[in-house]
Amino acid sequence: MVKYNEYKNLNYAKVGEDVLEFWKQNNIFERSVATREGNTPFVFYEGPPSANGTPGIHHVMARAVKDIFCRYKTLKGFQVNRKGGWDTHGLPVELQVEKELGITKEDIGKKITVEEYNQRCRETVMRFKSQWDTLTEQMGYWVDLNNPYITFENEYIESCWALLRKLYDKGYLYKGYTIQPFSPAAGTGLSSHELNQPGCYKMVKDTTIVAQFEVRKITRNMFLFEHEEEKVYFLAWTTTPWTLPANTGLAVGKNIKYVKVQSYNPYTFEPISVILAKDLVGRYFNQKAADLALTDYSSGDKLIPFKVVEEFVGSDLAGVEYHQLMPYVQPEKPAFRVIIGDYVTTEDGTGIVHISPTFGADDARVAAQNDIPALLVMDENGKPGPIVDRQGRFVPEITDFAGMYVKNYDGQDESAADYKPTDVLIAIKLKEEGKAFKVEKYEHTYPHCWRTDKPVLYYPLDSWFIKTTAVKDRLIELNKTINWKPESTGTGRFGNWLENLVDWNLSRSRYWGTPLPIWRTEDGEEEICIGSIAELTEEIGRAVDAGVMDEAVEVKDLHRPYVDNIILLSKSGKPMYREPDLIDVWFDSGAMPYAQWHYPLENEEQFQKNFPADFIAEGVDQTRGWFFTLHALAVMLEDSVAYKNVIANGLVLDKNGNKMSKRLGNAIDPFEMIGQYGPDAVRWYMIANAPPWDNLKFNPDGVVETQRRFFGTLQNTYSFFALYANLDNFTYSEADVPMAQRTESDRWIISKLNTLIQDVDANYADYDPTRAARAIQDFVVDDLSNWYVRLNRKRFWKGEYNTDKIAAYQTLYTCLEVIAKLAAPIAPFYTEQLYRDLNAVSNKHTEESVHLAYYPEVNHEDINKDLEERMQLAQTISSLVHSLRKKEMIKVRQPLQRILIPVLNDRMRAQIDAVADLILSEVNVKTIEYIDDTSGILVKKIKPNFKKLGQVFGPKMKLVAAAVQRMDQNDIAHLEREGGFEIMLNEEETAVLTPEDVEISSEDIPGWLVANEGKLTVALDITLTEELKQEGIARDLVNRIQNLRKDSNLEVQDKIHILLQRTEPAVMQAVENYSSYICAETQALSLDTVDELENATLLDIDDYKVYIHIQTERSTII
RNA sequence: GGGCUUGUAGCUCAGGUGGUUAGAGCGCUACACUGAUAAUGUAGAGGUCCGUGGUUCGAGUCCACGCAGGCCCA
Repeated sequence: MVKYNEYKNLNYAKVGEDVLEFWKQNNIFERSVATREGNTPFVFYEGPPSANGTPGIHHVMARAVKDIFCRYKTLKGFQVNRKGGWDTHGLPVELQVEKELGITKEDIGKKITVEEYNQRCRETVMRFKSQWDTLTEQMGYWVDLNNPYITFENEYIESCWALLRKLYDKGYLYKGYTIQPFSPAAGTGLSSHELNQPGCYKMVKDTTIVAQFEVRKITRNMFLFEHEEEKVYFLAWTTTPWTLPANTGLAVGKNIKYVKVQSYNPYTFEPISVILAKDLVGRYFNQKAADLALTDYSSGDKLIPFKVVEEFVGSDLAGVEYHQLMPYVQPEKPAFRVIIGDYVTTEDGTGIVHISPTFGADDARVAAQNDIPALLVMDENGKPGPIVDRQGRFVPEITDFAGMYVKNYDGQDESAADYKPTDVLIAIKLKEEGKAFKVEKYEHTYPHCWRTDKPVLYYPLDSWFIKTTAVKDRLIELNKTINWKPESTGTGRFGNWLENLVDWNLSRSRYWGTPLPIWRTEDGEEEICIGSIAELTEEIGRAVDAGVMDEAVEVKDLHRPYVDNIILLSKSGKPMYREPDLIDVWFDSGAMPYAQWHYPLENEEQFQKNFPADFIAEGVDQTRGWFFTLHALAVMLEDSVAYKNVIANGLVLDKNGNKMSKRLGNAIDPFEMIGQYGPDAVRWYMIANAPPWDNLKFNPDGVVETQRRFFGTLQNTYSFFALYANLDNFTYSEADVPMAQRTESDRWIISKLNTLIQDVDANYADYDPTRAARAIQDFVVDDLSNWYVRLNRKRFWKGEYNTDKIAAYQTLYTCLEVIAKLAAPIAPFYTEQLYRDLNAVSNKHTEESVHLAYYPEVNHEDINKDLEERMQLAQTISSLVHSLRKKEMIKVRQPLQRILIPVLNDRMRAQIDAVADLILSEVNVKTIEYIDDTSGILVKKIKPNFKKLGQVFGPKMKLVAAAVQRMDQNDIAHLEREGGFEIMLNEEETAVLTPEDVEISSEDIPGWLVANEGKLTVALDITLTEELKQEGIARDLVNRIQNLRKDSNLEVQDKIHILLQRTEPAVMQAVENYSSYICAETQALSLDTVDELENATLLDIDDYKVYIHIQTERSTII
């Protein structure tokens, strides 16, 4: 005979391990896909993680979300292929390798060959793969790890090339030159994606300078010298003093008001006139000095007098020329003019902005618009470049500062007493020259390189771009068809980003990544974009034939340095060299819908079947990363979305809402969590606690609570079922007991269950796992365990194995089995065990795993809202009676005669009547009596239905409410009897109310102990008759005997004999009258009373003392 | 500075389209129940629903402006 498994002290981590083993042994994952062969596919894309770091708890969150919907769709019969993937290229790997080898980017190709270096990257990037695989497995994330796509593989790269070629052919690929964030420490430009990395913008304290730009005293500018000044200066503020030698212009706001102020330089004490925004005068001149005369000043005075002498608007100043501030290098064209800049504000600084076109994106733009040149120097090859080299050092032409790092890139000790940043040295020089008006420390956010932690420079770089702006409208249009969870991320964050789209900067000057497949002649006149290995091989053949390449090489690896060694032949017969850049790694991952199948080079059908994705899910930080690159490529290549539904999940923070970091030590180890609480509790907690798109404050205490409250309760319910089902040999072999023959509570829980099936399905379908989890949890804890099982316990352990008992078993079995299926996507391990434990005995399902089974069907005819409503009434009434008992200190064991319930109408009476038995047994009362209108003691209360009346009466609502309050019992009766009642709003107006316009409820019953909630009122009769008292004693006695049984470790089915000493008459009377009841409850074969009892146990029942002795058939105990 | 987002009990969170006693779980306190027992029930304490204005007969809910936190970007 197969039994339901019974567990003592279930270890949830162990459940995880056992179930995992079962899955492996029986290929359940593979079969969950195979058994759906031929069904509608549900396409899921795995956003590839990088395995060069260890996984964290937030990965459990992200992957649980992915897993839930794939499992759910599988339950619904869809075939869900999930190809795993690895993101393997990019800067993080390179920097890690550099660190381990103790080299810098400059050493690559010198101390180590590019070949060796890349080999090292290839090995390093998969270093933590096994940890990732372990986590994936242990947390129950089902994804195909055996055939993943790997972005460094040749075929993958070849696909990327083919895609780039398509873009190239469409004219979307071009070479440009822009000011970009550049990290001298890492030796690379940074993409906007990289600058988006959390933590890049950091508070730093920089030396800032308000510099004085001296106006040229020429005819054109004489309007600025009308107060007989010797020197007039523009004041411009910069937080990057190192850019001052590259200044070629000043920008003012067209409509901003400026003033000329006469004062003194605070460092040299020279008399000067300065121009700055009118609104900002107060920031640079102390108002206390406003009344001082200029002539009162003597050198070194703290309070510097000033005088506003003239006012201009920005457009007046445009075109004014000034002397170069730091004349190390001369520009090619006329420069040093004031221009109009659309981005100038008076928020901070002076309202005049210093422009260095080589070191600022805005600067470059407005300078180009106004024909202001950049300040350039020639490098050793005669190519023009900025005055700071790619290591971040001033070039030799900047004599005073030649070779100095503009920021601390050489690791100087900043805490050293004599440490002076270059910015400070520049400030000192300008002070000495009388060109600094104010020098101060300023704290602001500044972008930092996300790996080296060093400040970024804005720097001119050659770059290849994808012209995403060409398809901007289409990107926006198609984005509107994507179902974003939450919606705001799609419309707001992502939508706004698309509205302000700039071209995608593709270039990276690094080593480990997908090389740009473009070869160019040295003069840049001719170029070719290679789209496949075959094409490259063919071109190599041509090049070898023509003699530009020495010998044909076989194309084995598309990485550097191999592709760099290939020289191709242009149409006109010139050699072409590969453009040295690599492409942005985000292109790699954005290309996964195509490249995972080696499309477009092969597998057309495979690709078409799996594009676009039905569903993807990643962190919200991917909005401008993967979410964007997927979308951009799909729109440009296929004129389609790449995904139809997307969940952008939030961050996992520590319990205090702080970011987790290994450095701070508040990071939570996912392996530890799973090892301690099992994978299900961790998953359930994360999903049920907050919607995935909200940030999750991860508190391990919450996992404990989830385990206890949800899993503990569910397991308790199962244990209860298993215990008795095993005793009764219930195997679900009987035909289903028709609903009509089941009890009210059976039909109620089945009704609730079917409602649950419906609700949970809707929530999953709406990509809202949190609501699904909460609905399941509420059902299990409140409805199933705390109400159904509690109410029906006796049916399981008492009486014959008859239809009623079978109905109870079937009902509870069904609930458990359905819960296993509904919860399976979120808690795949425990539900697997539950399902299998049930099915092992019943064999109701041929599927041996819950994940091979199908989502339960809703039986609409079993849903009965009337029934659900009256059970709610039963619960509320029981709760009210309990609270009344509590108030009167009458324990539940003491039976009471009756409760009184005022009923307002026949329906209410019928509803309560149907559940009367439940209520009576739950609260241990003999009868329910109803009080209705005919009783003459019912007092009613009336309240306006604000929602309904408000719509009708609007502003007169206050009058209506007052009129309703004035209605007395007769008025209410009239309203109910006649179906209408006329109220006076004021002296003129009247209105007619119908019963629907008001809410009538019962009030207190005079002279009774009552409690009420909402419309319900309950009164309790607390009169104790002799008979009730005796029954109370009998129940107490049963209770004490049961405790004795338990204390003696008797089995449930063990029979006993009871001996009582004849003492208290009241007790004896109760024993006599309730002897059969006592025997039945306590499994006693006999109950005898004697005069004297040896070895008796003393029981205290209220004020009575009872001596008792029980013995089993086996032996005498106690 | 901009975009998005959050703010409800000590903690974690619910509170369609505005409707008159703002809820749950945990925690705390007290009591009860007991053949599910390392469970359960009942009650109590605990709220200026972040603030200020506004719209409305009526605002936790809608609007505006702030404040505080978060994310992303300048």
